[in-house]
Amino acid sequence: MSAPHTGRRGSYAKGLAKREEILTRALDVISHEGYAGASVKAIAEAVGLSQAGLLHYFDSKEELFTEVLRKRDEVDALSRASGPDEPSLGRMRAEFIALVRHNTDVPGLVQLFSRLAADATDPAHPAHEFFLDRSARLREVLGAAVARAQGDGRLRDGIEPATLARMVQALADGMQLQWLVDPTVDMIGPVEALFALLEPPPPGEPDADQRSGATEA
Amino acid sequence: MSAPHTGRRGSYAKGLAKREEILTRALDVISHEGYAGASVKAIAEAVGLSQAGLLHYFDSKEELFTEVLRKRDEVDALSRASGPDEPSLGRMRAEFIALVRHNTDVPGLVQLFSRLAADATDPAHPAHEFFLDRSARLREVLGAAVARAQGDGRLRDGIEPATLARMVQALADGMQLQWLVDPTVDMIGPVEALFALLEPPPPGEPDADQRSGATEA
DNA sequence: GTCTATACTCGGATAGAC
DNA sequence: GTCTATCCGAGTATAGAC
Repeated sequence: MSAPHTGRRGSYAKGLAKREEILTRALDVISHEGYAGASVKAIAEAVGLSQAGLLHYFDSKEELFTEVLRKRDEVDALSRASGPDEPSLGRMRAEFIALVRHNTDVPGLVQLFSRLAADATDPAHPAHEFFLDRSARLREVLGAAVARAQGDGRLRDGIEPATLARMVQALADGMQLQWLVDPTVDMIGPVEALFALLEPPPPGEPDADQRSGATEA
Repeated sequence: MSAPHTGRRGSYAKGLAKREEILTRALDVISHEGYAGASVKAIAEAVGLSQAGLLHYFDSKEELFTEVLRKRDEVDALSRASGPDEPSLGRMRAEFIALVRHNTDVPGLVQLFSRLAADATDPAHPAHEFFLDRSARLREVLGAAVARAQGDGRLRDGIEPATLARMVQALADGMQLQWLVDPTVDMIGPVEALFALLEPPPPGEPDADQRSGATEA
């Protein structure tokens, strides 16, 4: 109970630095070599420590993995403060898609995320707050951009921004699952399709005629 | 290796019957009393057996839980053959929504599903095939209904039926996660919103005017 | 302050008695 | 067919070497 653990305390920088080093390394390993129900021991070895040695820096397996995900967000700068405070929907859309595309390269991380997200569903789970906060933040940014776009008429009207934000998030999470089960599926198409669906109808031309040949019924 | 296990073999009906009884009971318990990282032992007790006694009927914990989910599908008749072979999209939509609504009453099952789905993402997981099949089946039915509806002009055009099917499924799965994390969220709204988005634009009247007051930017 | 060794606990799996 | 007993592996806690 006196160790650097949470990073909140003590630790004359060495501890913190080491912790960061571990996280970076773990992130790297999981990203590239995958996460197959990775045990603490497996990560410890990949990082060059014993199991107990690794756990010296983290309270538990759950905390470790949560911090790995937090580190990932940091790196990906999902909650990136870069650019304007209130990015346009177009920009959000582009960034969101880019992120989904990027995830394609790090299946291990995506799996870790999905697994932990499902487990952290339980309010007693140490990562519960993390996911609660993280997803609320995402929806906030998304929702705000949507509201502004609706105000400008750049976005189909009649759906609550908050609902829309949930939809985008849910769709992306769901597509991750589908992609993990079968890596040949395209995570991006459906996400882009949703955004496309949201574009306002061109205000004058009914678009009920560009019928594709996709229907064979 | 000689037990009734998979139901494929042996089992002078007693074994099978008992197995079904166990599944029904387990389904009931998980549905109503929830699934909090339920152990085999917990289920065994709920069913009135010892841990080993329960495992006599199933190869492993994973197999047990997979079968519980299979039983659930059976009961919910998700892949219900009732009614016409090729239900209309409207009917599919109504049934789908009803199912989502029903899930609201069985959080334990939803959690079990979400957890196992994430775990079964790994090709080596015993439930991998189950989820692969199950979700392919759902998308098939959904996709077919979509294709027919598009053919009739009852559905917005320009999206592949297969893509649309994935979207609906992903959205629903993602909303389950959001609802599990925070049971006050509405799983249904976003799903209905997606279906609404798919309705074809009224062919003549541009609908860019029913602006709501939801935007404060 | 950092880490290894070790020991404890718990859940799932398996063998064998009844 | 069901139990008891046992095993095993993973996660966790602690003592103490360095």
